[in-house]
Amino acid sequence: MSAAVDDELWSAIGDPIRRTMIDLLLADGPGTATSLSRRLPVTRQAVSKHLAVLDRVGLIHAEPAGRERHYQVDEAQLARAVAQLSAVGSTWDARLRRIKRIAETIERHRTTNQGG
Amino acid sequence: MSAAVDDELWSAIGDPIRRTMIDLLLADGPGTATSLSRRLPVTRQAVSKHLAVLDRVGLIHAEPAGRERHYQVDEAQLARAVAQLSAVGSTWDARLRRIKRIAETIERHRTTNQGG
DNA sequence: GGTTGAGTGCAACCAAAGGTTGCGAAAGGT
DNA sequence: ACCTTTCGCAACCTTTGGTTGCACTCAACC
Repeated sequence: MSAAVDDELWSAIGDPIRRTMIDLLLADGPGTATSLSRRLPVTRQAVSKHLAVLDRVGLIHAEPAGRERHYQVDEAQLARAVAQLSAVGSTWDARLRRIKRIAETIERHRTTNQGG
Repeated sequence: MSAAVDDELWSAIGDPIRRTMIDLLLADGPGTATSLSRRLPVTRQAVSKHLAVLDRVGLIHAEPAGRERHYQVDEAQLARAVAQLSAVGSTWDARLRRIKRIAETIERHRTTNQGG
C-alpha cells in the first residue's frame, strides 16, 4: 500500500517546516529561500536544504531568475501527496469504525446473555 | 492553524515505521514490541523506541500483562490525528483548486484579448 | 523449587537529518 | 566602480532512528 516513492513523499510533507513552506508557497505564490526564511523560524540555509528535499521529490520546482531562484509548487505532485494523506486517513478511519462496531456488538451480546 | 500539540501528532505519524505500526495494531489488534518487530524491518529495540514516541503523544497506550506489555491504539487520539491529516489535505486541495481556477481565468482573458 | 527461555528495559555506540555559523561568489542597484 | 542582496558550499553541532550487548523479570517446565 505504501511503496518507496510514496514514503519519500510522506517524509517530505512529514516535516512541519516543509509543510509550512508548502503552505506559504501555495498562499503567496512563488518564493525564494530568502523570502521564505523571513517568514519561518529557521535560517535561510535550513530553508534552502528543505527546498532541496522538496525539489528532489518533485513537490516543487525552481526557476532561476537573475540572482534569485523562484520556487513554486508542482500542482500535480502535491495532488498526489494529498491523495496519499486522504488514503491513509480513510484507511485508519475505516478500521476505527470497524473496531467500534465490533466492540458494540460484543457489548450487546454480553448484556443480552448475562443481563448485567 | 498548526499548534505545538498538533505538530507532535504529525511528527509521530510522519515516520513510515510508526505509521506501519499503527496499521498493524489496527489490523491485528493489540501487540507487543516483540510481536511488532517480527513484522517490521527493524529490531525490537527500535520498535520499542517508536512505541515510546507513540505512547508519549497518546496515540497508543500500554497494558502490562505478566512479562509482556500489550500496546493498543487510542481510538480517540488517532481520530484526532486523522482529522489533522484531512484538514491539511483539504486545505491544500482547496488552494490547488483556487490556483487552477485563477490560471484558467487568466488563460481565458489572454485568448480573448490577443486571440492566440 | 531451580533452571531455562521469552520478553523487556537500559546503555553505549553509529549514521543520517535538521539546524547553525562563516565564507566566497554571482548578480543588481547606486 | 562600489555596495548590497542573494545564493551555494563547507564545517560543525544536536537530535533522531537504528544497532548491538547486557542485565532483569516473569512464566513455564522438569
